[in-house]
Amino acid sequence: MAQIKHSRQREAIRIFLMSRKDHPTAEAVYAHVKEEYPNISLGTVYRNLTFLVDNGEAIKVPCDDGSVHFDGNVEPHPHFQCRRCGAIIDLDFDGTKCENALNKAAATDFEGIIEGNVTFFYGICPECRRENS
Amino acid sequence: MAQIKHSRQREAIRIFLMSRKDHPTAEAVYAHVKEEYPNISLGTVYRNLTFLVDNGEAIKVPCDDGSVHFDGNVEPHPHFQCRRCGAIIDLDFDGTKCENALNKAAATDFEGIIEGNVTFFYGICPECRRENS
DNA sequence: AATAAAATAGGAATTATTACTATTTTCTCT
DNA sequence: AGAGAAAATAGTAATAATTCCTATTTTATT
Repeated sequence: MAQIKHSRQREAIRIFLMSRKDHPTAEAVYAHVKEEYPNISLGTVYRNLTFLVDNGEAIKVPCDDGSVHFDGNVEPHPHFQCRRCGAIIDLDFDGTKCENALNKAAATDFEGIIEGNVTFFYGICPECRRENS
Repeated sequence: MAQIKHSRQREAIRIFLMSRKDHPTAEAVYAHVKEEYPNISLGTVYRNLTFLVDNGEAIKVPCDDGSVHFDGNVEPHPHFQCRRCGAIIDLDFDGTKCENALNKAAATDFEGIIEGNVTFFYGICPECRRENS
């Protein structure tokens, strides 16, 4: 059980992630933390993002378009991606009931074990919708 | 409107995809088609997979673990990935009702437009379950 | 303050994918 | 069937995202 030592860089990454609602990519985290720690390396950002995810302090959001975003809000919640601008937005509703029903339905006639599911919504985000009308 | 010309390689890729239920990756498609066309290049495989997807003849399945798989079954259907071996399996049930309910719930208090969602199940596949018991 | 363990910076390496270009194949017209 | 134009290919180079490596620095412990 390797000891975990505090690191300023990791803390900065954690704080940045928690302060954001726009689900930054690794590159975006790097760009921001670089302002405070100009020497930080991309490897450190990736290492710590993985660390945070593994320790339940962040969520990795792999999107349908291939991009990977990170979310400091670890409460289970659905995500939405705008097909036009690519923005990732938290959807603020409780789909637990539906998801349980889905898991149950999926388990019927399936000989494996369904542990859960992730639902990813897509469409047009509020901003793009406004611009387009 | 550029003309589309037949190509043996594309046909081989299409047929291979349709004959499979295991959702091969681009690399796996390449490995297979290479047996028939030893000179085929990976670029051709990627170009044609994209072509098939764009023409509604295949589906791209970007997985939670970062890997990308392809599916010759274009009927909307849910996917399952085994957390142990990574296999992608088609789940053979109709979740339409649940998904409609989810879309509706998601649209509440959301000022954008919900066009749809993809649900991705995970757990332990039948094979790994057997091996492990 | 001294030491050991962990983390970092910086860069090299890897993997998946796309782009480029000369050559080959397909299609159309005769 | 043969010629010519357009599309597709093979092979390779380039790119992007991510991981790996190692010498140095930072953190925690005594």
